[in-house]
Amino acid sequence: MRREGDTKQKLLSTAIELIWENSYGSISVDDICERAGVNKGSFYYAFKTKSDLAIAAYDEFSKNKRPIMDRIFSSQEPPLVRLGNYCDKVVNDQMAKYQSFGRVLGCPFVSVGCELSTQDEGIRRKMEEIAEQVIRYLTGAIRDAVAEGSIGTDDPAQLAKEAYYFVVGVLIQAKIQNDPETLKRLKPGFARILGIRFEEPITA
Amino acid sequence: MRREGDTKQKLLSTAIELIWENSYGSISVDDICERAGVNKGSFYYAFKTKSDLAIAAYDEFSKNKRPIMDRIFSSQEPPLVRLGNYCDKVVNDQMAKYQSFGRVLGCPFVSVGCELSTQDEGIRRKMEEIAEQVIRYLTGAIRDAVAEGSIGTDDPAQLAKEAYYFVVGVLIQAKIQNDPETLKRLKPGFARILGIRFEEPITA
DNA sequence: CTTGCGCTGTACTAACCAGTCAACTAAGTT
DNA sequence: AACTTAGTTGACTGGTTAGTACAGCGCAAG
Repeated sequence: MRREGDTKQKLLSTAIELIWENSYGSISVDDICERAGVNKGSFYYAFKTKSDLAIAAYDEFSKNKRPIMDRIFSSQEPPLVRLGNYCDKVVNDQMAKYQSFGRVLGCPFVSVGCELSTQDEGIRRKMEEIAEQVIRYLTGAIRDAVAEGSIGTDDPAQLAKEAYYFVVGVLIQAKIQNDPETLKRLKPGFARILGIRFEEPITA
Repeated sequence: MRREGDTKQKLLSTAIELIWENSYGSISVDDICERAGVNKGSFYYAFKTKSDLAIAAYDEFSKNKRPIMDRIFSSQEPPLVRLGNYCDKVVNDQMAKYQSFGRVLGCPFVSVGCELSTQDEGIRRKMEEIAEQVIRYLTGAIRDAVAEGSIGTDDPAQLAKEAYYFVVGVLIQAKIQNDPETLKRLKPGFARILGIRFEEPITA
């Protein structure tokens, strides 16, 4: 016993998994507890409400992604390589989930944000925050690309947002169609929006 | 009495409204019945299940939009005007809902499709079908634009999909941010993807 | 007027929901 | 060994869920 850390951790990762594969509304606290091998009492010892767990889970999930994102968007890489690697990463993550779960699941943040943004202000804010983080990465890369002359725009932040909206749209539509082929159009479309051409893929 | 038509109709429109403003999972059959002023017995006389109602509701909702879409995408309009009017229509619809409901609600089809596509195959298929319809409108307009030389692409269908993904992404992100300003970026971004410039707005 | 039927009203079920609680357990402290 | 306390357990509550059962209503045809 005496391992609150384990319990909390198990609940966080189980929650992400179940909500991603289903939806927030269709997953009960009992479902999460059962899959996590945790008792209900422990759940409510660790988290105040179901919503609190979700917010904590997405917070942790996005924090875990930071090192990977920091590496992809490292200033040591040429900006166009960063942007290309970002696309590859997004697509590869989706393909990995497709292979293990058998369905295209889309972006876990956007899906939940979309489902709950009119109903749970805490979750809405968290998803907004995560989107801003990604847009910040993209803006930096685009700004560097503009500086080296490989992208032409007078508003890198705006262009970053547009590119991000496109990524979101592709992921959602791929989920609705449950079609991994749709994901393949992410990188070319992304390139078109930025007005660039990607060389041969660097990762994968 | 003896007015099944009214009952069904009321349930269909109430379902769209409530699900759009909240989510499928957070709205109960009782909620829909209460708001529609219909008794539960009548509900289950008219529809077999909650899912059946939803599918019928979205089917009807999209059918109601056909005349408007047919007019916007009429061959009598120059293709770039059609595309511009489509953007304006999307944004205006969102703004209208924002003004009446006080929130950006995003695309009703995409939101539900995203929430339920891993759980309810019937609803997933309906949403896929509706997306295909919109993409078909866009493809036609882009094809005509290519013919007159105002858009350059060797794959109009693919370009239409990319433009559609962008629209979806903008609407979802505007919903998550609950920010009508985001909607204003729809038309310029849409234009950038197609590689065109819109003249002064034609409608609105 | 009466029989038949399309539809409605309402009470019901059985499962499930989020959240609570008091008893309990084990590890650390003295 | 006795005490403290962070963490665990699982039964419990009160309310909600989708869906059902069925009696009754009013209209239309006979």
